[in-house]
Amino acid sequence: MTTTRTPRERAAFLTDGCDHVETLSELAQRLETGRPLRVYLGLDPTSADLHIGHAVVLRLLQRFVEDGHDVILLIGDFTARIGDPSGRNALRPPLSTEQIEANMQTYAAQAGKVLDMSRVTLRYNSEWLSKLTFSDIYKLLSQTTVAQMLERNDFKQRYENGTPIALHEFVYPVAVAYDSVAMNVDVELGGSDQLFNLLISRPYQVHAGQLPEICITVPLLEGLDGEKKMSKSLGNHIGLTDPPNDMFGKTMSIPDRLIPRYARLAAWWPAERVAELEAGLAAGRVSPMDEKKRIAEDLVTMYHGRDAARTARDWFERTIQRREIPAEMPELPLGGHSKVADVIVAAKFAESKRAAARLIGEGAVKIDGAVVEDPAARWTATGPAVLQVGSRKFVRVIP
RNA sequence: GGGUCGGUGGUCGAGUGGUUAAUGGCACCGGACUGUAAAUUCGGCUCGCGAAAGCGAUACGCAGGUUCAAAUCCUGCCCGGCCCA
Repeated sequence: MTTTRTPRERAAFLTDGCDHVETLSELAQRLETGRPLRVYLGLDPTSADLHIGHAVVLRLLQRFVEDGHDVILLIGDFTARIGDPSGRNALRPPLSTEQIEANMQTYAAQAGKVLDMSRVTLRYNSEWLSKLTFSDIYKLLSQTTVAQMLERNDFKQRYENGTPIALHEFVYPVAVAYDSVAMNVDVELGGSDQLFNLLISRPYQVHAGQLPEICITVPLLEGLDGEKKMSKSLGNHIGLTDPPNDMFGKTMSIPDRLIPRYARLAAWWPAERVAELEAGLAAGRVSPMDEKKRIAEDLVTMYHGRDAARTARDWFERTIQRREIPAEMPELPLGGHSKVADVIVAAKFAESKRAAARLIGEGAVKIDGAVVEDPAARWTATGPAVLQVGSRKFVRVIP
């Protein structure tokens, strides 16, 4: 714990780079008491994989760990079972218990890539939510009005557009608010899209005779498309468990205007360095591609280590930029297939034989560097041969 | 509960009895180009069999029906929006 800084300075340090803090002075006051604060982040186990967008808030949580606070990672197993409002304006189906269990298994491990899990308490909100009686829930619901709910942008838009809003979706923010009450927390973190959900915890805590939590939100990282927020279901994400080459390549694919954003939120460059980068880009002093490579390399280093990052960079430069055939690639036994299209399907480079035949017709398929032209071509190589589909899918086929 | 409109391919959205897997946008895949997996541009985008021309199967909420022929008409059911209660 830092003792040389004033509470105000500590509060500013802890919330550096955050979107919204409700409120900074409360945080400073709370820090002034000298006791470790109880800080939590809620995650819904709705998908099995965390991505680098999640890492932004996990990193903030880690900052609180390092500052000596009681940090809780709350898995929303109960809320996930009920179903919740999703930012995609669609009703998200409730998950089965098995799915949730499976997802939760991988969560802690993946969060551990950013968070020091040995200093984090893992909790599940079924612990208290499943014990509430119907009359408890009635009392909780009476504390919030429909008008307040409709203030939330997502609900407002959906109501105006005539998109259905199920009643249970109104209950979801209340359930999340109750999490804060049940754990009597001092600080709650979330993405900026969660601000509403975080804020309504405060009156609930006051009502329960607690101090209202300080709500801190972090910027949402845009996905690879540069348009929507990063999300696995949109397929525009970089997973924390993605292999090095994928991480590197995906980072290279972001639109140029996202470079500073990724430098800051994905590669965690300090604010000054990002400012410098922005100035350099604007003035045309630095090459966007080189900067992307730096960001990509830093990112891969974070999750796979320096060597893997270097290898990934090398792979990208050879295979993608210079279109060379990579030195290493998976091997696939020919397994009695006689047509090239069948081998493509066996290598999982196409979903069906028709799709494979189309790829050949498009000139996308090469064997040992030579384009295959006939969609019905037979596999004629007698020794190991490199099958390439598109510019980055390779497999060594062993007869 | 009553009225009314609607449920189309990964998604949005045309299409209202007849060469046809179904216009188009987006997404996705591929070619060219490029510092780039960006932008642009061109092409592809249900599955199986066949060397190929082709043949066959499945598809417009679900189940039946009418018809030589239905995503398109009829009946029932399921689901949803809006208005009224």
